[in-house]
Amino acid sequence: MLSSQDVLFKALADPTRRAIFERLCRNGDQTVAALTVHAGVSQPAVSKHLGVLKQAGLVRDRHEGRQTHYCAQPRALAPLISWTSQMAGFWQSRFDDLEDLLKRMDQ
Amino acid sequence: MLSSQDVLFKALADPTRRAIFERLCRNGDQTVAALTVHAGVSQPAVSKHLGVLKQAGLVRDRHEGRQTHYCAQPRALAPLISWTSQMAGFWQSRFDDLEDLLKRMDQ
DNA sequence: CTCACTCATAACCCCCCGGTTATCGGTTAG
DNA sequence: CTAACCGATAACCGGGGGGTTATGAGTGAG
Repeated sequence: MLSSQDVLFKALADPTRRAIFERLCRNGDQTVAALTVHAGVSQPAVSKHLGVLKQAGLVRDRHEGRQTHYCAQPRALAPLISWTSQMAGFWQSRFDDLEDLLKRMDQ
Repeated sequence: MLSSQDVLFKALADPTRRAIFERLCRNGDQTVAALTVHAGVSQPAVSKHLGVLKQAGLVRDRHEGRQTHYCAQPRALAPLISWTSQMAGFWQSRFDDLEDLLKRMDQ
C-alpha cells in the first residue's frame, strides 16, 4: 500500500519537478514548450515529470489543438499540509501532556 | 545550491524514514534499538536513515551511556509549511487578480 | 580486565529514477 | 496533400540511494 503522502512527497522531492509545479502555481497555464524553455532539461524529460505530477494529482492537462496546456492543482497539496500539521500536533500534544503533568505535580 | 526545501522533501520522500520521524513525533524519545524493532529494516539501515533526518534538522540525538536517543524537531518542518502555503497563495492571488479584473470589466 | 552490548561506519549490491536521443501519432499551416 | 510542428512514448544509460552483512569504536557490567 502506498499512501497519498508517499506519492506527493516523492513527486515533489525532485527539484526539476518542484520547479515546474512552482512555475505553474506562479504563472498559471503553460504549454509543454513554454515549460521546457525554463526547465533546463529536454522536452521528453519535462513530459515525464508532468506525467508524475499528473499521477500525483498536482497538475491537470488540457488539449488544445496540437498543444497541451498544464495547470496546477494546489488543492492536491492538502494531504501534505494535513500530515505536517499532524506531526506538529503530536509534538504539541505531548508537550501539553507534560505541562499538564507538571501542573498536577505542582499542586 | 540545494535549497532547504530540497533537503526536507528528499528526507521525507522515503516511507521508512517518514515512519521513523512519525514515530518520534508520536511517541517522543526513542533509542536506535527501539526504532529498529518497528522499522522493518536492519539496525544499520535505521542508523543511516537517522543520519539523513539529522542532516535535514528533523531529529536531534543525545548520547546516554552506550545508547543514543533520538527526538523529533518538528520546528524543522517550517520551510515545508512555508513553501506549501506559498504555492497555495500564488494560486489564490492569481484567482484574486482574475476576480479583480472581472470587477473592473463589470464597471 | 574482560566480555557483552549499542550504535556507527565500511564495503558491497541492485534497482530505480532522471537524463538523453530517436521516433511516432496527431494537428495545423501552406 | 504535404510538410512542419507539438508532445508523448520507446529504448537505453549512468549515478545514486536504500538495502544487506561485517566490523569497529565506545561504554557498562561482572
